[in-house]
Amino acid sequence: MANLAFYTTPSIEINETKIFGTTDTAAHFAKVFGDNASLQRSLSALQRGPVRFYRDNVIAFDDDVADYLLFVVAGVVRSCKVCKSGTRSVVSFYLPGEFLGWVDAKLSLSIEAATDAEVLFIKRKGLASLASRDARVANVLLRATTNELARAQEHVLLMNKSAKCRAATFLTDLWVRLGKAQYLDVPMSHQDIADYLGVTIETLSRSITDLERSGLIARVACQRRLLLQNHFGLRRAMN
Amino acid sequence: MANLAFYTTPSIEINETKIFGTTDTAAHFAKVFGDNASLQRSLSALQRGPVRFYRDNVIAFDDDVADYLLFVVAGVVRSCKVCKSGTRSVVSFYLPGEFLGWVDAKLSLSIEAATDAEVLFIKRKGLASLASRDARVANVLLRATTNELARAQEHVLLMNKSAKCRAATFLTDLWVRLGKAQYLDVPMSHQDIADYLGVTIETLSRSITDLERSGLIARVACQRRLLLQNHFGLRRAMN
DNA sequence: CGCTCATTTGAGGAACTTCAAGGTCAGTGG
DNA sequence: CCACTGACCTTGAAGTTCCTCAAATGAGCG
Repeated sequence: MANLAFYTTPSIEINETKIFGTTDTAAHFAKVFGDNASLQRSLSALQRGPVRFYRDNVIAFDDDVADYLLFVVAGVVRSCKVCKSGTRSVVSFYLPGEFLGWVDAKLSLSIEAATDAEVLFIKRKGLASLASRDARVANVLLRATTNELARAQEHVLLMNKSAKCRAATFLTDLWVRLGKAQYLDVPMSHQDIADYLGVTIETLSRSITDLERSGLIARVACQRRLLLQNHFGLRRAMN
Repeated sequence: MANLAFYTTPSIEINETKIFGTTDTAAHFAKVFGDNASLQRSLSALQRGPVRFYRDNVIAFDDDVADYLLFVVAGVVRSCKVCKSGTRSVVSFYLPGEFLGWVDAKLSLSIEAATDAEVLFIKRKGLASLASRDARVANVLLRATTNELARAQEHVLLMNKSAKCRAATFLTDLWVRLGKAQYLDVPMSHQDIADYLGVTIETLSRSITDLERSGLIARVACQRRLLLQNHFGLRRAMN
């Protein structure tokens, strides 16, 4: 809880959003909850933020989010755990328009900004009571949890595959999740991806090089920009 | 859907439940939803079953459960996926008192009986409308999904550990989930456990032998019965 | 007893990690 | 403009863990 005093400090920072790109909170929110003015008003009464975080800053420990649900407005958020041996695992990435913070403190995951990011804090209790009055809200919340459950289960399945397959799957999924743009601009570091896929950065690098040599992807001038050239081949590599 | 015709065949089988052990549907249900008579009545109007399944029988493909949520009454249920290469992954085990079938058909998991099992089929729509009227029900459902999400995330974390650590964690978690009895009677096959942990049966066997040699666990006369001797040591092995 | 199925054990090979070094790129100061 | 720095990524060679294949052992059952 201690940390939340910091998060809820208000909106001085909100004017500096240029470096983070556009901050269309309302648009993202509408995409999720539908375009209903009174609903939007009820929701905005429950929310704090958006709060900005620089890359690698800790947004919360999941003990902290007992009272708050998080909603990503811009950037990428990761939830991860560093175990005693020092190895880090990234459990999940969250993109704009996604909720996080469902899970109670059991796992003691740390929620961090994987890129510069903007996050909305939503009072959990208020949202729950809103959901009990409005079936649409309840539906959105249930769908958000089951979607995340589906992703977590896919993640489990992915961990039983080879490194090359994991890389191919990750890149393809990310490309889809980011809207199937011409180029895939990977927003997070290779270290983050490696920790998500359960391999070392070296193995990840070798896997990507391997995919490139096979002509499935190509690196483009700009850093961290990829071109997925052979979708059929990629799908085959995903096995 | 085709398969459901079979599942919903009625209650001739219900009398044969002795070989499955006690079938206290109501008790399990009450444990989850609370001890409310009118609620129980509403719920029983929505359910079909309990339906019995023998070990390794397919209960449903997750396309089938679009309309039904499943509730385990007795035995152990597994959800798993066989990929083209022929390797199988067990995504999750479900014990009595647990719901499954939240996730839409995306992953095309197959839901199977890991032991002889009894399963209740609950009309999804009816449950949803019940939830929109009764906040308690909505709460139970949301909690069920977030609990499963937490387990899936722990599963992801587990896959980044060594084989020995995975085995130790699995056995300890199972022991807790089964109520911390004196002995741990492992209900599922080694093959199922191995596929859940993402290792081969050989590696699993070696890991268990290893734990035994270290004095952390002991095999007891009866097959598949274990004694967790050194909980402190186990916790250390879980890392 | 002899069958089947599940588990255990052993030896060799593949995939991934570790450790160490080299390369690339953006920002910084001369 | 150029060299320097630090963060990040790539590449290579040796070492570990786990997998694969094969065979042995053990448990349950007619």
